[in-house]
Amino acid sequence: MDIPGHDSRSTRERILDAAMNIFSAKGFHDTKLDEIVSEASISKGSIYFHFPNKEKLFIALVDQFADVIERRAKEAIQGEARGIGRVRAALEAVLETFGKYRVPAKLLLVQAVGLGTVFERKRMEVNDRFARLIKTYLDEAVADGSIAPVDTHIVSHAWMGAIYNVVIQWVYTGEPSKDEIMGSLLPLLLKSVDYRD
Amino acid sequence: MDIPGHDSRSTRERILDAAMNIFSAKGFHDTKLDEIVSEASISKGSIYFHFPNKEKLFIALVDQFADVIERRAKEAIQGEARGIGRVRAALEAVLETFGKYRVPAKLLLVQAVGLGTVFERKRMEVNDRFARLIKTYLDEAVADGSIAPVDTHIVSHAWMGAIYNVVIQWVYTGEPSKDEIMGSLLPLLLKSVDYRD
DNA sequence: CTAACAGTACTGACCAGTCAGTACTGGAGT
DNA sequence: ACTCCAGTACTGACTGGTCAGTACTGTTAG
Repeated sequence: MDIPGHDSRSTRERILDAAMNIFSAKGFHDTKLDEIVSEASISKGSIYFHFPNKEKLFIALVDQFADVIERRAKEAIQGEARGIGRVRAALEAVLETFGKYRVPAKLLLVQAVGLGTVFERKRMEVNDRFARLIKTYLDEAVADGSIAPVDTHIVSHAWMGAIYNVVIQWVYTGEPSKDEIMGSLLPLLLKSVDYRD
Repeated sequence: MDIPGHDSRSTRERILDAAMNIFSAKGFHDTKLDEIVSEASISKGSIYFHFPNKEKLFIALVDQFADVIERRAKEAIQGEARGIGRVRAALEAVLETFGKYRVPAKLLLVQAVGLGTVFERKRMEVNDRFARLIKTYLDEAVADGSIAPVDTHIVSHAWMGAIYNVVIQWVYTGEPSKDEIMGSLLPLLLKSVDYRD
Protein backbone atom coordinates (compact mmCIF):
# COMPACT_ATOMS: atom_id res chain seq x y z
CA MET A 1 0.00 0.00 0.00
CA ASP A 2 1.23 3.46 -0.86
CA ILE A 3 1.46 5.81 2.06
CA PRO A 4 0.78 9.34 0.81
CA GLY A 5 3.84 11.55 0.94
CA HIS A 6 6.01 8.52 1.15
CA ASP A 7 7.84 7.69 -2.02
CA SER A 8 7.03 4.08 -2.59
CA ARG A 9 9.87 3.37 -4.97
CA SER A 10 12.59 1.27 -3.49
CA THR A 11 15.45 3.12 -1.87
CA ARG A 12 17.85 1.72 -4.41
CA GLU A 13 15.84 3.19 -7.27
CA ARG A 14 15.60 6.52 -5.56
CA ILE A 15 19.35 6.62 -5.16
CA LEU A 16 19.92 5.70 -8.80
CA ASP A 17 17.46 8.34 -9.98
CA ALA A 18 18.94 11.12 -7.92
CA ALA A 19 22.49 10.09 -8.73
CA MET A 20 21.67 10.04 -12.44
CA ASN A 21 20.33 13.59 -12.33
CA ILE A 22 23.16 15.07 -10.34
CA PHE A 23 26.01 13.19 -11.94
CA SER A 24 24.67 14.17 -15.35
CA ALA A 25 24.43 17.81 -14.44
CA LYS A 26 27.62 18.31 -12.48
CA GLY A 27 29.94 15.48 -13.35
CA PHE A 28 31.44 12.85 -11.10
CA HIS A 29 33.87 14.91 -9.06
CA ASP A 30 31.62 17.89 -8.52
CA THR A 31 28.83 15.70 -7.22
CA LYS A 32 28.81 15.34 -3.45
CA LEU A 33 27.21 12.26 -1.99
CA ASP A 34 25.37 14.56 0.40
CA GLU A 35 23.64 16.14 -2.59
CA ILE A 36 22.41 12.76 -3.71
CA VAL A 37 21.34 12.08 -0.15
CA SER A 38 19.22 15.21 -0.01
CA GLU A 39 17.82 14.87 -3.55
CA ALA A 40 16.80 11.28 -2.93
CA SER A 41 15.61 11.94 0.61
CA ILE A 42 17.51 9.02 1.98
CA SER A 43 20.47 8.73 4.29
CA LYS A 44 24.11 8.51 3.44
CA GLY A 45 24.38 5.10 4.97
CA SER A 46 21.78 3.82 2.53
CA ILE A 47 24.03 4.56 -0.38
CA TYR A 48 26.72 2.44 1.20
CA PHE A 49 24.23 -0.26 1.95
CA HIS A 50 23.33 -0.57 -1.73
CA PHE A 51 26.63 0.35 -3.35
CA PRO A 52 30.20 -0.27 -2.23
CA ASN A 53 31.33 3.27 -3.07
CA LYS A 54 30.73 6.37 -5.16
CA GLU A 55 32.61 4.97 -8.12
CA LYS A 56 30.55 1.80 -8.33
CA LEU A 57 27.36 3.81 -8.06
CA PHE A 58 28.43 5.83 -11.08
CA ILE A 59 29.41 2.77 -13.05
CA ALA A 60 26.09 1.11 -12.24
CA LEU A 61 24.38 4.02 -14.00
CA VAL A 62 26.61 3.79 -17.03
CA ASP A 63 26.00 0.09 -17.36
CA GLN A 64 22.29 0.52 -16.89
CA PHE A 65 21.98 2.92 -19.79
CA ALA A 66 24.43 1.11 -22.03
CA ASP A 67 22.26 -1.97 -21.60
CA VAL A 68 19.16 -0.06 -22.64
CA ILE A 69 20.81 1.26 -25.79
CA GLU A 70 22.14 -2.13 -26.80
CA ARG A 71 18.85 -3.86 -26.11
CA ARG A 72 16.90 -1.37 -28.22
CA ALA A 73 19.33 -1.65 -31.09
CA LYS A 74 19.11 -5.41 -31.05
CA GLU A 75 15.34 -5.38 -30.85
CA ALA A 76 15.17 -2.99 -33.76
CA ILE A 77 17.09 -5.23 -36.10
CA GLN A 78 14.98 -8.25 -35.22
CA GLY A 79 12.38 -7.54 -37.88
CA GLU A 80 14.88 -6.46 -40.49
CA ALA A 81 16.26 -8.55 -43.29
CA ARG A 82 19.98 -8.71 -43.86
CA GLY A 83 22.45 -6.09 -44.92
CA ILE A 84 22.08 -2.38 -44.86
CA GLY A 85 18.51 -2.51 -43.58
CA ARG A 86 19.76 -3.76 -40.27
CA VAL A 87 22.38 -1.05 -40.08
CA ARG A 88 19.78 1.61 -40.70
CA ALA A 89 17.38 0.10 -38.17
CA ALA A 90 20.05 -0.05 -35.49
CA LEU A 91 21.10 3.53 -36.13
CA GLU A 92 17.54 4.71 -35.95
CA ALA A 93 16.99 2.88 -32.68
CA VAL A 94 20.11 4.30 -31.11
CA LEU A 95 19.31 7.85 -32.17
CA GLU A 96 15.74 7.40 -31.01
CA THR A 97 16.90 6.16 -27.61
CA PHE A 98 19.41 8.94 -27.13
CA GLY A 99 16.71 11.36 -28.17
CA LYS A 100 14.34 10.01 -25.60
CA TYR A 101 16.78 10.05 -22.73
CA ARG A 102 18.67 13.29 -22.66
CA VAL A 103 19.95 12.98 -19.11
CA PRO A 104 21.47 9.51 -19.29
CA ALA A 105 22.89 10.42 -22.69
CA LYS A 106 24.86 13.20 -21.11
CA LEU A 107 26.04 10.90 -18.37
CA LEU A 108 27.33 8.32 -20.81
CA LEU A 109 28.72 10.59 -23.49
CA VAL A 110 30.15 13.42 -21.42
CA GLN A 111 30.45 12.69 -17.74
CA ALA A 112 31.92 9.24 -18.16
CA VAL A 113 34.93 10.63 -20.05
CA GLY A 114 38.16 11.94 -18.60
CA LEU A 115 37.78 10.34 -15.21
CA GLY A 116 40.58 8.17 -13.93
CA THR A 117 41.95 4.87 -15.18
CA VAL A 118 39.17 2.84 -13.61
CA PHE A 119 36.45 4.69 -15.47
CA GLU A 120 38.49 4.82 -18.62
CA ARG A 121 38.38 1.08 -18.84
CA LYS A 122 34.63 1.09 -18.43
CA ARG A 123 34.24 3.76 -21.09
CA MET A 124 36.44 1.84 -23.49
CA GLU A 125 34.42 -1.28 -22.76
CA VAL A 126 31.11 0.41 -23.53
CA ASN A 127 32.59 2.13 -26.55
CA ASP A 128 33.94 -1.09 -27.95
CA ARG A 129 30.67 -2.84 -27.27
CA PHE A 130 28.80 -0.40 -29.52
CA ALA A 131 31.57 -0.21 -32.09
CA ARG A 132 31.59 -3.97 -32.40
CA LEU A 133 27.82 -4.01 -32.75
CA ILE A 134 28.01 -1.57 -35.63
CA LYS A 135 30.94 -3.39 -37.14
CA THR A 136 29.04 -6.66 -37.15
CA TYR A 137 26.17 -5.27 -39.17
CA LEU A 138 28.51 -3.36 -41.47
CA ASP A 139 30.49 -6.49 -42.19
CA GLU A 140 27.24 -8.24 -42.95
CA ALA A 141 26.26 -5.48 -45.35
CA VAL A 142 29.61 -5.67 -47.07
CA ALA A 143 29.38 -9.45 -47.30
CA ASP A 144 25.98 -9.46 -48.97
CA GLY A 145 27.00 -6.69 -51.33
CA SER A 146 24.62 -3.97 -50.18
CA ILE A 147 27.61 -1.68 -49.72
CA ALA A 148 31.11 -1.62 -51.15
CA PRO A 149 34.01 -2.96 -49.07
CA VAL A 150 35.32 -0.47 -46.50
CA ASP A 151 37.51 -0.48 -43.43
CA THR A 152 34.63 -1.34 -41.12
CA HIS A 153 36.80 -0.85 -38.06
CA ILE A 154 37.44 2.78 -38.79
CA VAL A 155 33.93 3.32 -40.07
CA SER A 156 32.34 2.00 -36.91
CA HIS A 157 34.42 4.26 -34.68
CA ALA A 158 33.92 7.24 -36.95
CA TRP A 159 30.18 6.68 -36.96
CA MET A 160 30.03 6.44 -33.22
CA GLY A 161 31.99 9.62 -32.87
CA ALA A 162 29.71 11.38 -35.30
CA ILE A 163 26.61 10.20 -33.46
CA TYR A 164 28.07 11.04 -30.06
CA ASN A 165 29.08 14.55 -31.01
CA VAL A 166 25.81 15.46 -32.67
CA VAL A 167 23.88 14.04 -29.74
CA ILE A 168 26.07 15.90 -27.26
CA GLN A 169 25.44 19.09 -29.13
CA TRP A 170 21.74 18.38 -28.93
CA VAL A 171 21.94 17.54 -25.24
CA TYR A 172 23.47 20.91 -24.47
CA THR A 173 21.70 23.24 -26.82
CA GLY A 174 18.57 21.38 -27.86
CA GLU A 175 19.70 21.95 -31.44
CA PRO A 176 19.56 20.44 -33.96
CA SER A 177 16.17 18.89 -33.24
CA LYS A 178 15.68 15.15 -33.17
CA ASP A 179 13.95 15.24 -36.54
CA GLU A 180 16.74 17.20 -38.15
CA ILE A 181 19.24 14.76 -36.75
CA MET A 182 17.33 11.80 -38.09
CA GLY A 183 16.86 13.53 -41.43
CA SER A 184 20.46 14.64 -41.89
CA LEU A 185 22.76 12.43 -39.88
CA LEU A 186 21.38 9.10 -41.01
CA PRO A 187 21.77 9.77 -44.76
CA LEU A 188 25.14 11.33 -44.05
CA LEU A 189 26.40 8.18 -42.41
CA LEU A 190 24.95 5.93 -45.07
CA LYS A 191 26.44 8.03 -47.85
CA SER A 192 29.82 7.79 -46.18
CA VAL A 193 29.85 4.10 -47.07
CA ASP A 194 28.53 4.74 -50.55
CA TYR A 195 25.05 3.53 -49.90
CA ARG A 196 22.31 5.34 -51.75
CA ASP A 197 18.65 4.53 -51.81
CA MET B 1 74.43 30.00 -21.02
CA ASP B 2 73.44 26.39 -20.35
CA ILE B 3 74.56 25.08 -17.03
CA PRO B 4 74.92 21.29 -17.31
CA GLY B 5 72.20 19.50 -15.42
CA HIS B 6 70.23 22.67 -15.32
CA ASP B 7 67.34 22.83 -17.73
CA SER B 8 67.69 26.13 -19.47
CA ARG B 9 64.10 26.34 -20.65
CA SER B 10 62.10 28.92 -18.83
CA THR B 11 60.37 27.83 -15.69
CA ARG B 12 57.00 28.55 -17.19
CA GLU B 13 57.66 26.18 -20.09
CA ARG B 14 58.94 23.51 -17.77
CA ILE B 15 55.77 23.73 -15.74
CA LEU B 16 53.61 23.54 -18.86
CA ASP B 17 55.54 20.56 -20.20
CA ALA B 18 55.35 18.59 -17.00
CA ALA B 19 51.72 19.49 -16.44
CA MET B 20 50.88 18.40 -19.97
CA ASN B 21 52.46 15.00 -19.47
CA ILE B 22 50.88 14.27 -16.13
CA PHE B 23 47.45 15.73 -16.83
CA SER B 24 47.34 13.74 -20.06
CA ALA B 25 48.27 10.53 -18.35
CA LYS B 26 46.24 10.78 -15.16
CA GLY B 27 43.55 13.36 -15.76
CA PHE B 28 42.89 16.57 -13.90
CA HIS B 29 41.72 15.28 -10.54
CA ASP B 30 44.24 12.49 -10.18
CA THR B 31 47.13 14.84 -10.86
CA LYS B 32 48.70 16.32 -7.75
CA LEU B 33 50.50 19.62 -7.99
CA ASP B 34 53.38 18.07 -6.07
CA GLU B 35 53.82 15.59 -8.92
CA ILE B 36 54.16 18.43 -11.39
CA VAL B 37 56.62 20.07 -9.03
CA SER B 38 58.82 17.01 -8.92
CA GLU B 39 58.52 16.19 -12.66
CA ALA B 40 59.39 19.74 -13.64
CA SER B 41 62.06 20.11 -10.98
CA ILE B 42 60.70 23.42 -9.87
CA SER B 43 59.15 24.62 -6.65
CA LYS B 44 55.51 24.73 -5.74
CA GLY B 45 55.71 28.46 -5.27
CA SER B 46 56.75 28.80 -8.90
CA ILE B 47 53.52 27.33 -10.12
CA TYR B 48 51.61 29.93 -8.18
CA PHE B 49 53.93 32.60 -9.46
CA HIS B 50 53.02 31.77 -13.06
CA PHE B 51 49.46 30.52 -12.70
CA PRO B 52 46.70 31.60 -10.34
CA ASN B 53 45.57 28.05 -9.65
CA LYS B 54 45.46 24.46 -10.85
CA GLU B 55 42.41 25.04 -13.00
CA LYS B 56 43.92 27.91 -14.94
CA LEU B 57 47.07 25.90 -15.53
CA PHE B 58 45.00 23.14 -17.08
CA ILE B 59 43.02 25.54 -19.22
CA ALA B 60 46.23 27.19 -20.41
CA LEU B 61 47.28 23.84 -21.83
CA VAL B 62 43.96 23.30 -23.56
CA ASP B 63 44.11 26.74 -25.14
CA GLN B 64 47.70 26.26 -26.17
CA PHE B 65 46.97 23.11 -28.13
CA ALA B 66 43.71 24.37 -29.57
CA ASP B 67 45.65 27.33 -30.92
CA VAL B 68 48.20 25.05 -32.57
CA ILE B 69 45.49 23.01 -34.27
CA GLU B 70 43.67 26.04 -35.53
CA ARG B 71 46.82 27.74 -36.75
CA ARG B 72 47.92 24.67 -38.69
CA ALA B 73 44.51 24.28 -40.29
CA LYS B 74 44.49 27.89 -41.35
CA GLU B 75 48.02 27.70 -42.69
CA ALA B 76 47.14 24.61 -44.65
CA ILE B 77 44.32 26.24 -46.54
CA GLN B 78 46.40 29.28 -47.44
CA GLY B 79 47.79 27.73 -50.59
CA GLU B 80 44.52 26.10 -51.57
CA ALA B 81 42.01 27.45 -54.01
CA ARG B 82 38.38 27.64 -53.06
CA GLY B 83 35.86 24.98 -52.30
CA ILE B 84 36.44 21.42 -51.37
CA GLY B 85 40.21 21.69 -51.74
CA ARG B 86 40.31 23.86 -48.66
CA VAL B 87 38.15 21.44 -46.71
CA ARG B 88 40.45 18.60 -47.60
CA ALA B 89 43.56 20.60 -46.75
CA ALA B 90 42.17 21.62 -43.37
CA LEU B 91 41.18 18.06 -42.54
CA GLU B 92 44.59 16.79 -43.53
CA ALA B 93 46.28 19.40 -41.37
CA VAL B 94 44.15 18.61 -38.34
CA LEU B 95 44.69 14.87 -38.66
CA GLU B 96 48.38 15.43 -39.22
CA THR B 97 48.64 17.59 -36.12
CA PHE B 98 46.73 15.19 -33.93
CA GLY B 99 48.91 12.43 -35.29
CA LYS B 100 52.05 14.28 -34.41
CA TYR B 101 51.03 15.15 -30.88
CA ARG B 102 49.60 12.18 -29.13
CA VAL B 103 49.91 13.56 -25.62
CA PRO B 104 48.18 16.91 -26.13
CA ALA B 105 45.55 15.15 -28.21
CA LYS B 106 44.67 13.03 -25.23
CA LEU B 107 44.54 16.07 -23.00
CA LEU B 108 42.16 17.91 -25.28
CA LEU B 109 39.97 15.05 -26.40
CA VAL B 110 39.79 12.98 -23.24
CA GLN B 111 41.00 14.69 -20.11
CA ALA B 112 39.21 17.95 -20.79
CA VAL B 113 35.84 16.21 -20.86
CA GLY B 114 33.61 15.35 -17.94
CA LEU B 115 35.18 17.82 -15.56
CA GLY B 116 32.91 20.30 -13.86
CA THR B 117 30.87 23.16 -15.22
CA VAL B 118 33.84 25.51 -15.50
CA PHE B 119 35.76 23.22 -17.80
CA GLU B 120 32.64 22.30 -19.69
CA ARG B 121 32.34 25.84 -20.93
CA LYS B 122 35.91 25.83 -22.15
CA ARG B 123 35.36 22.53 -23.90
CA MET B 124 32.26 23.83 -25.62
CA GLU B 125 34.14 26.93 -26.66
CA VAL B 126 36.97 24.96 -28.26
CA ASN B 127 34.52 22.56 -29.84
CA ASP B 128 32.51 25.36 -31.37
CA ARG B 129 35.63 27.06 -32.60
CA PHE B 130 36.60 24.02 -34.66
CA ALA B 131 33.07 23.28 -35.75
CA ARG B 132 32.66 26.80 -37.04
CA LEU B 133 35.97 26.56 -38.87
CA ILE B 134 34.81 23.44 -40.65
CA LYS B 135 31.40 24.93 -41.30
CA THR B 136 32.94 27.99 -42.96
CA TYR B 137 34.84 25.94 -45.49
CA LEU B 138 31.91 23.61 -46.06
CA ASP B 139 29.59 26.52 -46.73
CA GLU B 140 32.14 27.83 -49.18
CA ALA B 141 32.28 24.49 -50.93
CA VAL B 142 28.51 24.36 -51.15
CA ALA B 143 28.37 27.93 -52.45
CA ASP B 144 30.80 27.31 -55.28
CA GLY B 145 29.14 24.06 -56.17
CA SER B 146 31.96 21.64 -55.42
CA ILE B 147 29.58 19.70 -53.21
CA ALA B 148 25.80 19.42 -53.05
CA PRO B 149 23.88 21.42 -50.44
CA VAL B 150 23.85 19.79 -47.01
CA ASP B 151 23.08 20.75 -43.45
CA THR B 152 26.57 22.06 -42.79
CA HIS B 153 25.86 22.58 -39.12
CA ILE B 154 25.19 18.90 -38.53
CA VAL B 155 27.94 17.85 -40.90
CA SER B 156 30.57 19.89 -39.12
CA HIS B 157 29.68 18.45 -35.73
CA ALA B 158 29.43 14.94 -37.13
CA TRP B 159 32.83 15.26 -38.75
CA MET B 160 34.43 16.51 -35.59
CA GLY B 161 32.95 13.67 -33.64
CA ALA B 162 34.18 11.19 -36.20
CA ILE B 163 37.69 12.65 -36.13
CA TYR B 164 37.75 12.86 -32.35
CA ASN B 165 36.65 9.29 -31.84
CA VAL B 166 39.05 7.77 -34.32
CA VAL B 167 41.90 9.84 -32.91
CA ILE B 168 40.99 8.85 -29.36
CA GLN B 169 41.03 5.22 -30.40
CA TRP B 170 44.47 5.78 -31.90
CA VAL B 171 45.71 7.62 -28.81
CA TYR B 172 44.85 4.67 -26.62
CA THR B 173 45.66 1.69 -28.76
CA GLY B 174 47.98 3.03 -31.44
CA GLU B 175 45.54 1.54 -33.95
CA PRO B 176 44.56 2.30 -36.63
CA SER B 177 47.85 3.79 -37.76
CA LYS B 178 48.11 7.38 -38.92
CA ASP B 179 48.34 6.24 -42.55
CA GLU B 180 45.27 4.08 -42.26
CA ILE B 181 43.39 6.96 -40.71
CA MET B 182 44.41 9.33 -43.46
CA GLY B 183 43.63 6.70 -46.08
CA SER B 184 40.23 5.70 -44.74
CA LEU B 185 38.79 8.51 -42.67
CA LEU B 186 39.39 11.33 -45.11
CA PRO B 187 37.60 9.71 -48.06
CA LEU B 188 34.88 8.58 -45.69
CA LEU B 189 34.20 12.12 -44.60
CA LEU B 190 34.33 13.49 -48.13
CA LYS B 191 32.00 10.79 -49.40
CA SER B 192 29.53 11.66 -46.66
CA VAL B 193 28.92 14.95 -48.45
CA ASP B 194 28.80 13.30 -51.84
CA TYR B 195 32.17 14.45 -52.97
CA ARG B 196 34.07 12.04 -55.20
CA ASP B 197 37.35 12.58 -56.93
C1' DC C 1 66.77 47.06 -5.44
C1' DT C 2 63.68 43.94 -7.66
C1' DA C 3 62.03 40.03 -10.14
C1' DA C 4 62.14 35.44 -10.42
C1' DC C 5 62.55 31.91 -8.50
C1' DA C 6 63.83 27.65 -4.62
C1' DG C 7 62.43 25.36 -0.61
C1' DT C 8 59.25 23.80 2.65
C1' DA C 9 56.49 23.71 6.60
C1' DC C 10 51.89 24.64 7.40
C1' DT C 11 46.74 25.28 7.25
C1' DG C 12 42.15 24.24 6.79
C1' DA C 13 38.29 23.03 4.07
C1' DC C 14 36.30 19.40 2.12
C1' DC C 15 34.11 14.98 1.67
C1' DA C 16 34.22 9.88 1.02
C1' DG C 17 33.59 6.51 3.85
C1' DT C 18 32.52 4.53 8.76
C1' DC C 19 29.99 2.77 12.46
C1' DA C 20 27.10 2.42 16.45
C1' DG C 21 22.62 2.46 16.89
C1' DT C 22 17.31 2.15 15.47
C1' DA C 23 13.30 -0.10 13.52
C1' DC C 24 10.81 -3.57 11.64
C1' DT C 25 9.79 -8.41 10.07
C1' DG C 26 9.61 -13.16 10.22
C1' DG C 27 10.62 -17.57 11.92
C1' DA C 28 12.07 -21.14 15.77
C1' DG C 29 11.95 -23.01 19.91
C1' DT C 30 9.15 -23.79 24.25
C1' DA D 1 1.27 -16.16 22.08
C1' DC D 2 5.36 -14.97 23.67
C1' DT D 3 10.36 -14.32 24.27
C1' DC D 4 14.58 -14.67 21.54
C1' DC D 5 17.16 -13.87 17.81
C1' DA D 6 18.72 -13.30 13.20
C1' DG D 7 18.50 -10.80 9.14
C1' DT D 8 17.64 -6.71 6.49
C1' DA D 9 17.14 -1.93 5.70
C1' DC D 10 18.26 2.27 7.03
C1' DT D 11 19.95 6.59 9.89
C1' DG D 12 23.14 10.47 10.59
C1' DA D 13 26.82 12.22 13.41
C1' DC D 14 31.46 11.67 13.14
C1' DT D 15 36.38 10.84 11.46
C1' DG D 16 40.54 10.95 9.09
C1' DG D 17 43.16 11.49 5.08
C1' DT D 18 44.04 14.33 1.31
C1' DC D 19 45.72 18.21 -1.13
C1' DA D 20 45.14 22.93 -3.09
C1' DG D 21 46.69 26.86 -1.70
C1' DT D 22 49.54 29.93 1.71
C1' DA D 23 53.29 32.01 4.02
C1' DC D 24 57.49 32.92 4.80
C1' DT D 25 62.47 32.75 4.41
C1' DG D 26 66.18 32.45 1.61
C1' DT D 27 69.08 32.95 -2.94
C1' DT D 28 70.67 34.51 -7.40
C1' DA D 29 70.94 37.32 -11.55
C1' DG D 30 70.58 41.68 -13.92
